[in-house]
Amino acid sequence: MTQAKRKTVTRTGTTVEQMVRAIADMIVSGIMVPGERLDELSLAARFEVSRTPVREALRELGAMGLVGREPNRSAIVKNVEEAHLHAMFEAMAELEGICARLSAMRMDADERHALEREHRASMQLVRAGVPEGYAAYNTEFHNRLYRGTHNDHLLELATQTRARLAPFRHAQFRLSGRLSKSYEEHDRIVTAILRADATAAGKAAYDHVSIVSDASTVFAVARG
Amino acid sequence: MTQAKRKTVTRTGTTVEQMVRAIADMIVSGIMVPGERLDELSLAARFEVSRTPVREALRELGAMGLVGREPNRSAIVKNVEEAHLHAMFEAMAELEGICARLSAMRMDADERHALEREHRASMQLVRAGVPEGYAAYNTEFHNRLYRGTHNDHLLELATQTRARLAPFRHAQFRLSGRLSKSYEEHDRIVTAILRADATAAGKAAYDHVSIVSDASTVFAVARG
DNA sequence: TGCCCGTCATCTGTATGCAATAATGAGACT
DNA sequence: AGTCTCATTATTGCATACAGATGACGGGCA
Repeated sequence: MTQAKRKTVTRTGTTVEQMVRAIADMIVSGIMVPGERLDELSLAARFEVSRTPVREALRELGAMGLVGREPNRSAIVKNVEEAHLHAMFEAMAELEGICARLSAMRMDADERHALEREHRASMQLVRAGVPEGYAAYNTEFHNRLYRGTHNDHLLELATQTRARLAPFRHAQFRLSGRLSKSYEEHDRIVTAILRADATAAGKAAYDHVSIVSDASTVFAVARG
Repeated sequence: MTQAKRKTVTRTGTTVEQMVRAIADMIVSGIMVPGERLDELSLAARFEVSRTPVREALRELGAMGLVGREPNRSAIVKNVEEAHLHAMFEAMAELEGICARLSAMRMDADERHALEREHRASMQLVRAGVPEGYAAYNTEFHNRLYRGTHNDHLLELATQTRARLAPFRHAQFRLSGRLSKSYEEHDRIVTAILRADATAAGKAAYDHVSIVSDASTVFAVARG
């Protein structure tokens, strides 16, 4: 049949990549819930493509750890249930601790300056009290820590874990007072990194995530 | 056309996975040199399959960081430097350190007994000097550490990272003396865990992986 | 009534064909 | 002689077709 109606999208050359991002977003944002089956035919219909690119996207998502795959079985959104939730936050805390520790040792002058500058600027967002804006900054802040390790694999592990926890963290900044507390916790991390105090940075980051964990699990169980 | 001669391999259900491993081995062992083009047709002919599974394998290898991919261009072998070998080993060391530390705190009596028993039994394998047998035990030993954390997500991260490093670690037990050295390093880890000395266990595990890293990178770069 | 087995429907795995893009080489023009 | 352009070719991207596997349903038998 004539797929002439292909909306120039094809010409981006990266149909599969777009699907990977789209599906990853759906998983991370909670539109697709853990355990949900990702059958190829439905996805193909949904994206108006054939099963071939869908399969490739699913394989990549599998390699990224976002979906589980077994032979002759549908891909499923990886499980993040309550039992797992605590484990994921603990792992996240460990990872953030490592990243902060390594960042304290390895960030170059530019990275340190950027970290400090952006951190100070975020004070404005706290004052403004706009959770969405701060959430965006917060993501960037943590990415900075991951990149500061100068270790691509740690960056990947941290990003992946963070992505899977995202749905559970979404609402945390709505809790009153969480914004300024978050800023203070960031401040401890930043200060330690600027001092190149690896141990303190690691501990501060670990504690920061642990606190987020507490704030988030409260929210998580409420979703039923 | 009749692909009747498919050598039952097809029936394993994991054709693509086998190809991933095979190609990864070829890259790591130097049969395929960095920068070399991996065109789908040649690979398909080589493995006696069609381009479809080849494409999926290449996509997975791309996600693993072993090959580079750009739209409408052949996949190319990344060099191990780009494949962030060092980064992966460092991350592995950190993960193993965490797992050993948590295991020291959390393993129950049964787990500790099993760990000790199997560790002692492995002495036989060292004496026998059979690398394959020890390699199998070694995998199980590390899995024990991961499970001992009682944290499914850490288990997953560690397993995943370990799987990606597997091709690089293949030859290490062939290095003379590595077997008994490995046993000694394991011994330090086990002893610390049995004493519930979290800090010592974490450090011992970190060092253990670092040593493997050195042994493996020597092997990897030797191919130049 | 309950269990077992066979048939069928659904879905994944792989092959093949067609369209589109990038690489290559020949020819013409400066 | 060098370079730019265009045509040809090699190769990727996607769609479709077919084969094999898995799970569900229903009928037969104890």
